[in-house]
Amino acid sequence: MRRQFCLCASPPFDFDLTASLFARFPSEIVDVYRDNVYSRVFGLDGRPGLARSWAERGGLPRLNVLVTDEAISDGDLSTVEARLRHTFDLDFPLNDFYGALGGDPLLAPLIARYNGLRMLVRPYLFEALVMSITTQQINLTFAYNLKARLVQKFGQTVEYEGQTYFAFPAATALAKATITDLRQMQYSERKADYIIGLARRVASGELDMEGLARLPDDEFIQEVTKVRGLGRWSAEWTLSRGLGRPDIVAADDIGVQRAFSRYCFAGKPVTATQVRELAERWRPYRSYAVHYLLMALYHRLEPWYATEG
DNA sequence: AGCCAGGCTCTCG
DNA sequence: CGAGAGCATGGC
Repeated sequence: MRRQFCLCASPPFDFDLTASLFARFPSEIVDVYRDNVYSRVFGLDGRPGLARSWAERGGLPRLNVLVTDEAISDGDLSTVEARLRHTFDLDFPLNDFYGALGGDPLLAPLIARYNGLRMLVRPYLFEALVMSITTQQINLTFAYNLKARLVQKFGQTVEYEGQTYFAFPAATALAKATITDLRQMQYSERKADYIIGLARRVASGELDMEGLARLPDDEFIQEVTKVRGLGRWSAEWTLSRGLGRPDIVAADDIGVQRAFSRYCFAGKPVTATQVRELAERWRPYRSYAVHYLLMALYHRLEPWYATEG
């Protein structure tokens, strides 16, 4: 059984530009963006359902969404819709960001070039936390190889048109994993320990993901950094890329530091403190300012201004 | 081969 | 507190 619906976004929204980041790493198998279609397995009352999304040509920004599942209900459709709105940050007032910072000399060229680019937000907090551990202090190509192995072993699957699609593993599934399992996937012993420890606390209910997600930024950081394996970078990265908070700067992030160095400090190395100081002027949209700078870095755009330095 | 990678914990001033 | 050491494990 399959059902289709439309997802309307308030403009501006460039679906393909936004989703193109999913294709950054070839081993990505959870967020599959191919041939202008974004495929993702969501949890529907514990069972997996595949949603395929693509942009409507012309007219208002809207997505066509096809959901395939054995017995899909209206409630399932609402779940998928909410997760997709979250994923593409569709409720963020992008024009407010443009209006407030379109005149900033460092951001203006990016805002002009990347009209309609929204943040990509992971649909589940647990997933975001596991991915933050996975990507700590290793190159991202390797990190996404680790992710693929983890997902293939512990994630649920959906078959569609001869292809297998993978859901990111639930905490209950990872709670049953052993250090040995993850070591075989080439996770380090320490990361295996962190991830399984986190999964067990989430699965047991000791850590409440929904409660955490409702906390204000500063309290979220305070709580998350109490968990072994999750430091300030992980908390901040998760706030922006996992919860879609609009005003976060993960200043310890090496990618953020490279972007700031290249585009804001004439190529000179920068410290986290310098990143935080410069980003002050981009309140209350610092997540978006950083996202646009990272997009420029990803595209290897030439620097346009040598300022602040 | 050797440097580096979207950090974290722990220790010590 | 802030800085520094030690750590782990492949990519390139």
